[in-house]
Amino acid sequence: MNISHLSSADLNLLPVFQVLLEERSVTRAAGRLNLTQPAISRNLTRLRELFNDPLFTRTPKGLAPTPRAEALALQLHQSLQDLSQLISPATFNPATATQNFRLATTDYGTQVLLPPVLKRIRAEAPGVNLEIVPWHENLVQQLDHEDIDLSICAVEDAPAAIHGRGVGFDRFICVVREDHPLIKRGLSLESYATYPHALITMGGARKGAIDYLLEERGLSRRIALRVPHFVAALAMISQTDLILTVPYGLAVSFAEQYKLQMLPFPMEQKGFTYSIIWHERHMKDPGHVWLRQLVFEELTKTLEELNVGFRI
DNA sequence: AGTTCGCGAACGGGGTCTAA
DNA sequence: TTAGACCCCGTTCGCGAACT
Repeated sequence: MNISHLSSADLNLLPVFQVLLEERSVTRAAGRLNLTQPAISRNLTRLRELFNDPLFTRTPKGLAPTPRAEALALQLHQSLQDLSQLISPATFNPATATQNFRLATTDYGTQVLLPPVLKRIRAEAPGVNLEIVPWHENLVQQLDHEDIDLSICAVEDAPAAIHGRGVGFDRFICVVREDHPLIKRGLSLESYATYPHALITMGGARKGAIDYLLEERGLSRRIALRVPHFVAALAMISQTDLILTVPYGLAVSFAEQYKLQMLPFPMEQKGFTYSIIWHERHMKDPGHVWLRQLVFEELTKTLEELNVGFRI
């Protein structure tokens, strides 16, 4: 029999067949299935047509299965279990999962925020594979076309098809090399605008959020260096007199390594929120739900620890 | 060209009644 | 106790029209 010839009605007959095999009585089977005896009788007729076999014969002790029905019994039990498993809600078991996840983030995210995430994934889900891809500014296109599971970034307005959850707060801070002249003189708004800057730019943008803040005050700054990586920018300015404005969490993580001095950002600022962002299509996927929760827990912890010592 | 909506026909699955 | 005849009701299917 080809399964494509089976209708949904035929599939409904299989549990009835199973109960008939167990009860050996149409009346008792009807009772168990909360149906009437004639209804089960008609189901049995259809089963007989379906399998082209009488399946049961009447005896003084009730219905006796035919050899064909006996042969079908074991197979039927297994098939019903498989079908039940097929239509049960999808689950995710980290211990046995072998799923691949793609995360988009910056080099800052990779070096500072992700290590605790990876540690937990290795411990809880050793079969899960993780791929980190560079984050870029066209978030929707990236989540859509590159099949990214999760993006870690700071975005103001996520589009409708994108879901996000805040994981922590940060604010801008300035960093300069450790013997920079501004350390003794102090960093004013005027000197901030006068000195040349380095700018971290992911998508080739000519200006950053800070340039718009300066414009509101009738000021501008000269961008002497554009770099697409956070940590590389820190390394590069450590040999120059450039000012670099970065998230506090990044500065505090690398200031010592690159011999950098932190200076207060010379303008009022609201700060910004880091979020984990994902596409709507992943919303209900149990594996994705597990990953989101794990990343959320680890990131909130890491960002809180980074900000505990906030000073300047 | 694809999608949505409304409508009638066909079908599925339940019931009761009753004969074997 | 089983199974056939008949009936009822809700769902599904197929089709054409309207709309995007």
